[in-house]
Amino acid sequence: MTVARKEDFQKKFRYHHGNLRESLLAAALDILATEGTANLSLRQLAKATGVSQAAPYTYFNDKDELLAAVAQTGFEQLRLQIFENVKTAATVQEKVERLMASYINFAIERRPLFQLMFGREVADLKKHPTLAATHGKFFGQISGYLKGRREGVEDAAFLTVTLWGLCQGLATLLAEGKLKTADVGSASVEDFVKRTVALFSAQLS
Amino acid sequence: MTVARKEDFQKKFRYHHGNLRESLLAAALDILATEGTANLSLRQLAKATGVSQAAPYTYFNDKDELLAAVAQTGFEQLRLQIFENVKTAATVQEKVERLMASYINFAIERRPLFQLMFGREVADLKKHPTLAATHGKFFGQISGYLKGRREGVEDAAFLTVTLWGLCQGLATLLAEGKLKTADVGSASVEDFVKRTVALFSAQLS
DNA sequence: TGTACATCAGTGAACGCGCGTTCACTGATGTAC
DNA sequence: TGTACATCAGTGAACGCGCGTTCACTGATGTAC
Repeated sequence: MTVARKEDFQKKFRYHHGNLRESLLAAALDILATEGTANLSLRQLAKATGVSQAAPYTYFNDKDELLAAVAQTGFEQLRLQIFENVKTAATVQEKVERLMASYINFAIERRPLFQLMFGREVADLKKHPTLAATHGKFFGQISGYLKGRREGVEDAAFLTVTLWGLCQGLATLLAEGKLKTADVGSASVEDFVKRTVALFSAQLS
Repeated sequence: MTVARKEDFQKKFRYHHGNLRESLLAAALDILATEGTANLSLRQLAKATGVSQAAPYTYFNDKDELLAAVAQTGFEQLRLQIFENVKTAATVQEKVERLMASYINFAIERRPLFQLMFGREVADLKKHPTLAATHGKFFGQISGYLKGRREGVEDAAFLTVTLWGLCQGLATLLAEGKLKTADVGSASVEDFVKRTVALFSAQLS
């Protein structure tokens, strides 16, 4: 067998995948995007990755650990997405607007992943230190953006929590289809968020 | 032992249960309260009700239909609970405070049921007309309470949605343990909500 | 009033399914000499 | 440099489990006569 043919052979039937951990996570995100949480099983994942059903156990001790890694990837992606949107904002108010729009759009566009991240699927955060760390980094960053200018530490924290709650709630309601932006005459999530944040402008500027 | 389960026990040796539909729903609420969504299977339900595993099919065509009935019961209970709390409120602001506190406490105390009601478990609202009707009645009633006094229909609707989003988000974050009232120096959900609603007092009075 | 009978709520065994996980194994790869 | 060998990523068959659902049936009940 020539070198070229050998490479072909190896590519097609290669025994070692070479990048299985990342491929599994990518496949998981893909399944979440196209089929939803109910179909996210280790077996489907292995199948989608073209690998035997026991292979994932090389990288994850159990399913929970894999789900934690998926959630972690989600938090990291959302954090970066928010950062990209927020970094060019000039004012606190604009930061808050862009943050909320990113957060809500993520929930709508990637609903099953969002649910995995914010729901109860992954059992215990303490069992997954790297997830917990990513989680902490994420919430730390959004807290930073959300912080208003009011005097007093407690008030700032309170406003942060209010905005975060609002953000989470609108994301949930819009993602679950309980609410549509058109219901209140908004053309887009961005418009909708701008009007919402305007209610708080006194506290933000 | 809950009332429902005690009744089941007493009727254990009767061939005809007599009240199976209601007992199944009660058992479902009980399982949700004690074990969570993952354990809510038709088989567990039948077992808890002291009946064969095929018996539920006398009253429900499939699992989805049963879950819809459970969700419906949840909406009805929450609606009544809110009504009880709100009916003695004097001002719009007080109404909103009590509504939000009821909603949030329900989410915290009965998290799995809340998730069933607001999540994606029950496939399609259109398939379950009585659930859809109860659902509509529920949201109609809370919209009524939430309506602010601002001029203009659109503004009122917008404020309603904002408060609803806030309510849903705080409920979710508190129920999922992402947030604690003590984090912002509030002793209880009621305190917390009062401070939150105060941010909107200009729009409500 | 007692009896025959229709109705139907509930039984119990069985079905096939997809799941998470295990385990002895095998084939590919890197490295020491 | 070529070769022997240790390492370990991935295999494939099997396990037991709980699930939703089906189906022929049986026992209790109400009612017509």
